[in-house]
Amino acid sequence: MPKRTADRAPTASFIAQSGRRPTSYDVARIAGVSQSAVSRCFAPNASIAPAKRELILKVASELGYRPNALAQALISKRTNLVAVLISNLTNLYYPEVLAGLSASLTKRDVRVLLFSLGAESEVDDVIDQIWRHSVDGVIAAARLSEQQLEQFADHQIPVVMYNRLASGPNAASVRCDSVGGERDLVERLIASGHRHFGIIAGPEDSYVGEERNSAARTLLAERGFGDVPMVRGDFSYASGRAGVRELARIMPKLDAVVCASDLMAIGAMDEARIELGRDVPKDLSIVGFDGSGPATWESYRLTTIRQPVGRMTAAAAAMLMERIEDPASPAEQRLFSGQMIEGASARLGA
Amino acid sequence: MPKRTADRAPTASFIAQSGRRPTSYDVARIAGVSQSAVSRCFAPNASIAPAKRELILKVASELGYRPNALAQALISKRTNLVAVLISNLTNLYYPEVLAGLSASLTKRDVRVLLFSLGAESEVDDVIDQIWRHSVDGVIAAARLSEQQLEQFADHQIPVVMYNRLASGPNAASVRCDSVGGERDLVERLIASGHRHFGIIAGPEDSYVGEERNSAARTLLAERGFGDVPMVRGDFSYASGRAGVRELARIMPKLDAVVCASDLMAIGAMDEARIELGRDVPKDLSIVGFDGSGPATWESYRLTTIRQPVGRMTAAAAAMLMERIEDPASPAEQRLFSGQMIEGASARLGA
DNA sequence: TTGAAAGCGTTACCAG
DNA sequence: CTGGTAACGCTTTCAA
Repeated sequence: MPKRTADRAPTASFIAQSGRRPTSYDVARIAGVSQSAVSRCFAPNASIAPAKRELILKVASELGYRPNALAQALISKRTNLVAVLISNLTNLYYPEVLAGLSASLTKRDVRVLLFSLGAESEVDDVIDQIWRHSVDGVIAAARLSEQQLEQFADHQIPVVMYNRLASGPNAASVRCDSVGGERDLVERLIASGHRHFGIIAGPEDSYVGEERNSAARTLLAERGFGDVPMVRGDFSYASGRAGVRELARIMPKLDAVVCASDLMAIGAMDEARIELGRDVPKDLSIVGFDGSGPATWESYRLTTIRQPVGRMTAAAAAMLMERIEDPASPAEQRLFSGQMIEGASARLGA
Repeated sequence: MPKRTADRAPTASFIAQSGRRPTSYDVARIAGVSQSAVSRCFAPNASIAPAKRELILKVASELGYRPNALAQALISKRTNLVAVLISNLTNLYYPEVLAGLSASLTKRDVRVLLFSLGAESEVDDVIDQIWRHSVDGVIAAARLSEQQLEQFADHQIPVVMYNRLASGPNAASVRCDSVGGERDLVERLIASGHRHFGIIAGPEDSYVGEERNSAARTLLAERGFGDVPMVRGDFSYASGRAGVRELARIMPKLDAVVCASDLMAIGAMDEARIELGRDVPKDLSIVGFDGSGPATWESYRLTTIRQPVGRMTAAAAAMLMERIEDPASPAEQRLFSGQMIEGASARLGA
């Protein structure tokens, strides 16, 4: 409902005169109908005479009337609000996720209540706020404890986990297949003749980090590479740099580095090329994970797994909305395959 | 209010028994007091006997009672909700802004209603939603027309513009000094002997883009560089690449490129080095603007202006809250100086 | 300090 | 199809 100047003036004058925003009673009074009639005009499929409907909408528009979402929510038990929990907004990869979620939810006429979890912010406080605001559902791209998830269940708030698996049977989730992706990557490296692997893992408490890490280690072990050195980073550029430096120090013959994220891989590439004087990929291959924007930049052309973020966020929104409409619907776990980007940061054979 | 298992069980059992969330009446009934008393317990400075207060809080905690924010807002005319409008979340620089705003607002016990403006989304729809949800205020890091701003004024919703100036006298704003920053940058380039400038500007409809662009052109003109070639990009990496290619084509002696954003500068660096075979900064200097994360990566070490995002977002939140508390307070325009990062993408003299 | 009662602006359920 | 009336869960007078 775009407003043109033509129907803005009355709004302004109504507010100027009364000092408050018009209610359905104001509309009803001026249109000479009951308040119920006004309410029905804005309901999806209410029964109302076309002529009356026309009149009411005209008056409403002249007054600049909009139903008050608070009052609607209070009585109808539906806020059309979804809480999005996201840790580490500065992560390079999350902005894309957030934009995707926002777009998908907006399309379904749902608003996003954003909770960006900094290191210091208490998740429990956030849950408290979510509860107070009666959101219809939650999408969590952040670490949630068993107990915290249980609280959502207690409160009957549907939750969809993004890129993490909840242990409970109740939590739905949308994930990118870390295991498959990481295996593709490592398999190619092995097939291309790499023999001296190092791993730059994420922090221990990261779900995706550990998943990718263990997938890589498992496959390497299967292929006879038993004790692959690993250092831990925190998904940051700096930790990627530090990681490869450490790996190179303890492994003189290092020829392949598997990083748990693009950003760490990028850091590793910079450090390897600029500080360690290594040629990437000629004498050192480096692979990442995510397929974030900078991975495609010419200076890096990272060999990585691209997550289908658009489809994943759309799926997360769809799943959540379904569970909101029908709380009895079963919690589904959707797993998307990532796409391998060959890039040029790893020496790959045919 | 972190919840321990000890006080979660009762919550669950209450909900299980009654099937609904506890209200202040439930607490009142069980505690044997009036509903008003319960309400007062959760009000900032209400008068209530300490003993009674103790009792009520105990019962409330056992029931897992939380005041319903919707009902509170409906009556008190305060939602503690702020709408954040942001265009182009994928912008590399906005995530930091969003994280900063979120942190600053959360600290003040205000929640963020996020509106991410994609190309297709209608701003007017967003304004409609904002109005329906009775947010207390708006922070806008997006393009808003005169009329749109007027609507906020009509609705008595305070707005703080982020990095853009509103023409009306009513809109407060927080900005980074593009003019000063850009002048510093260009001044240094001139002083260091650059003579053949090119500009990669932002899109015409970008406020900051035009500000930076005209600042650069003005200073260059003042210094006798009359007709500096300019190409327009869209702040993307790809457009930075295309931009420098075009500039190099029309200016064989090009020795300095002024870009309206870091991302375009990074694209320009990659193109110049990799495709055009230029040595940056030895035979071509490239400068950006923003001071976003990737600008500091070793492969780029961009010469740029770093915006004090943390202070800016804190200021935006503070200004908005002040205008919410006291609608009569004057609209302030705060201008922050950026900090020049010398980097290594430009050949700078002492 | 306390409790009763009147809203806040809607939707939902009634008779008519 | 229509209008009256009862919620929704809270804050806020106002008397006691």
